[in-house]
Amino acid sequence: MIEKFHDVLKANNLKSTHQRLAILNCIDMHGHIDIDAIYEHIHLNYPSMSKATLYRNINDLVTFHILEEVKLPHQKQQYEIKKVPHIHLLCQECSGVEDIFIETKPLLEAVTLQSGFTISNSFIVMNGTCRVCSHKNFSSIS
Amino acid sequence: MIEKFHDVLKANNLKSTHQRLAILNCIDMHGHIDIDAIYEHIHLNYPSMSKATLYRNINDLVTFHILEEVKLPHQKQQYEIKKVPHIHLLCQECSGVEDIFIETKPLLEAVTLQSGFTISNSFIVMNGTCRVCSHKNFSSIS
DNA sequence: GCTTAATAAGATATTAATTATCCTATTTAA
DNA sequence: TTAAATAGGATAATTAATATCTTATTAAGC
Repeated sequence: MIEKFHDVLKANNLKSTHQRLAILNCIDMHGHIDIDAIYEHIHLNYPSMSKATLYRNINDLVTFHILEEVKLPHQKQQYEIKKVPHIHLLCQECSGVEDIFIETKPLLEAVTLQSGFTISNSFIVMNGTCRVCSHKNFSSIS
Repeated sequence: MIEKFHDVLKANNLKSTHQRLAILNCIDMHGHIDIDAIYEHIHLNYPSMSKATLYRNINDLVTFHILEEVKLPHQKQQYEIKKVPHIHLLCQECSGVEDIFIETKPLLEAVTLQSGFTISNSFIVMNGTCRVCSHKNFSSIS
């Protein structure tokens, strides 16, 4: 990939600037990341990048549905590249966030049935302990 | 109910002040509500309440798990009284938020099976159109 | 490749949101 | 009723986010 996001920007009539590509690549690399971390990361290779530019672009990219807000409990808001619907798994031990792609249709249908609500999309976060941390805990006990 | 939250505060070794009771009653009355709305509402009957007190108490009450953050997409963070797990339904037409109490165990089990993640709790939001707004739309078409 | 119009970036000022500080008031247990 | 502990109110300080304005960059047409 030279510039995998160039076409995405063009498709939305947004100019493909170095700053925007840097922002998108950074978020893509990290999966989930908040504003400050994006700024720090980009700043390493791109010290002239202004925070105003970052805020402005993040908001624009969310408006154009290229980015998506990720609001996890007790954490600063993060952003991710918009992709197919998935569930966020948030590990309380290592603070890692995993994505899991799983069938949620039965739940959605049950909700529709019970409430009469027509669902267009859903946002699901589960808190707990990831596989790795579970094993760590287990070994330290036994 | 004279003071349904008095005992909750005492149980957490928090002093039962008028301000705290006002905050909790306000949130309880509204279900979901953000900081500014709480402030405005309480200000009507309690003009001397300081915003610092509000922020401080909201944070304390979250720490003690008496309140819970509600983070909905594209909205300011809200708060609710912590209660049994439920799903939030967010209507895109009228911006209303409904709670629905429904079995999520099958989904949680499937996630555990697929990911090895041990889930302690989950946070689910569904966006769409509520029953009332669906009917409104239908009548205006036909 | 140039030129130009449109858009975006950077710097900075402004505004809004949140937290910290300090002194006074209230709560609660003895 | 009193005293110690805690919380409130006012305000200052900090942090986050947005707006403004000027310069720079992008991209389309020649």
